[in-house]
Amino acid sequence: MTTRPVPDATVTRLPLYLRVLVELADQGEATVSSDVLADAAGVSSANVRKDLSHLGSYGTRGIGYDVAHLIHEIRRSLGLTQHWSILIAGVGNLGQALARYKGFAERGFRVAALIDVDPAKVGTRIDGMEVRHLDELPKLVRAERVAIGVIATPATDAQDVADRMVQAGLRSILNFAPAMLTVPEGVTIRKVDLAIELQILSYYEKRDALRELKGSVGKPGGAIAGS
Amino acid sequence: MTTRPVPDATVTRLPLYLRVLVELADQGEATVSSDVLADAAGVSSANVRKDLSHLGSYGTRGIGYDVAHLIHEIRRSLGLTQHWSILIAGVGNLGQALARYKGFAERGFRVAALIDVDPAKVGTRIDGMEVRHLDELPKLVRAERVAIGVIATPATDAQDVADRMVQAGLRSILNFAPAMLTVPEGVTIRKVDLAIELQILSYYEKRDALRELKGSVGKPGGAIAGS
DNA sequence: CAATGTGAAGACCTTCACAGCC
DNA sequence: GGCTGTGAAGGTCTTCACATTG
Repeated sequence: MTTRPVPDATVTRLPLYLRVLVELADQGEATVSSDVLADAAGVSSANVRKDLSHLGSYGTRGIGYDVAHLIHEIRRSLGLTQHWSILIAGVGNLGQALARYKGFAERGFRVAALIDVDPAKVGTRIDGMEVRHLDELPKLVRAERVAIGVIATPATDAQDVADRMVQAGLRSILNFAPAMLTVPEGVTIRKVDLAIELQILSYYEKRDALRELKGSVGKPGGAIAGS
Repeated sequence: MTTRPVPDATVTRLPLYLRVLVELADQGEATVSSDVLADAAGVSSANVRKDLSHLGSYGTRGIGYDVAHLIHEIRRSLGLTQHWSILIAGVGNLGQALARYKGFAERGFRVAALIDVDPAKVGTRIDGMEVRHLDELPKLVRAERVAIGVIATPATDAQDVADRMVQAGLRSILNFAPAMLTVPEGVTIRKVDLAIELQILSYYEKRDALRELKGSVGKPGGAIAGS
């Protein structure tokens, strides 16, 4: 049995479905239709069906999808049957907030290590975890079996940290620093840039303000799914 | 002169170009080619040229783009010629980090108000700014001319806060809560879900681990642009 | 009958390739 | 010669619409 490749666009929505499904399961729902799931996730029902069809045929015509089963299949597909350990580099404002964020543990991600270069920070504890020096990164990755690196450093340090992470064997990096990172083939990077999100909103805010002024109608311009 | 509609995909990249261009300007570069800009932003040069062509013809054949002029045009297109005031709802871990984040001010976004419902937090100061009660939201939006609302509350409170923001006249919302929000037509929402980003990485991490195991080559699977 | 699964059509975006211009 | 701007081609994703099935 070969795992068919799941389209990237689908991969970004699976976690969304998963969250909705877990909520439904908590509410005691046994099955769910693509219509209901679509509404709750903010996409079209055809899109839901197409997405889920990439995982296999787990629905029942006339009934819908078995909630528990679908949760299992999505978890499996996303690789969430195992827990992952993450390492956070940079414990400034954002890094500290991430280190304390409870949402990670709830979804199976363990913050296994915190690192920084600032002597004033190294050795302190955040949420019970000691901040270690950047130089210990390789040792920590090995000892804690870290799989994902999170970069929350200033932009100027981001590339160096990324290089060290790759060097230490990490192949998945989540970058919060406002900098473009270069990594070798085979390393996956995702980035979240907070200021860029605001700049994108600025565009639509300005556009809508103009439209209102002119009284023109244009295209809907409704809610835009982020991320 | 009608402002031609800029494709959504282009809008998400303009802030990226802007950041690179500002760096180039700081380094004293007067002009830049689509090739150089593309490399620095991590996209193809054809993509850069197509994107910029949506703003107008600001390049010079044989030379490239004038850095200062392009910065100006992108700022104008994104609505960044004016400064925007934002309001942050929820001053837990993440909200506090956002409140203190210097990157916003650098790009023209002023944190104008902080609100929460927790009596232990209301009245305290974060980075010199007093935390106000949620009930004061409409007053604050008016007084501070807030244009963008940022939701950093627990998921359970997010929809209520969004409703109040819309009620108070906000039409642009950045949502960090892991919840799907419903808003009326004409309100733009972007969302950033930190745990979802990790789950997406998990998929590729698992896929690549499998590939390595099997020794198959498949498709490149290189760096994936986030956001 | 209700709801999935899916070809086909359509929308959107990216890449190609080169004419046009400095 | 170098680099932009852009039609055309190619790819990916979404929506449509309906045959299929429990």
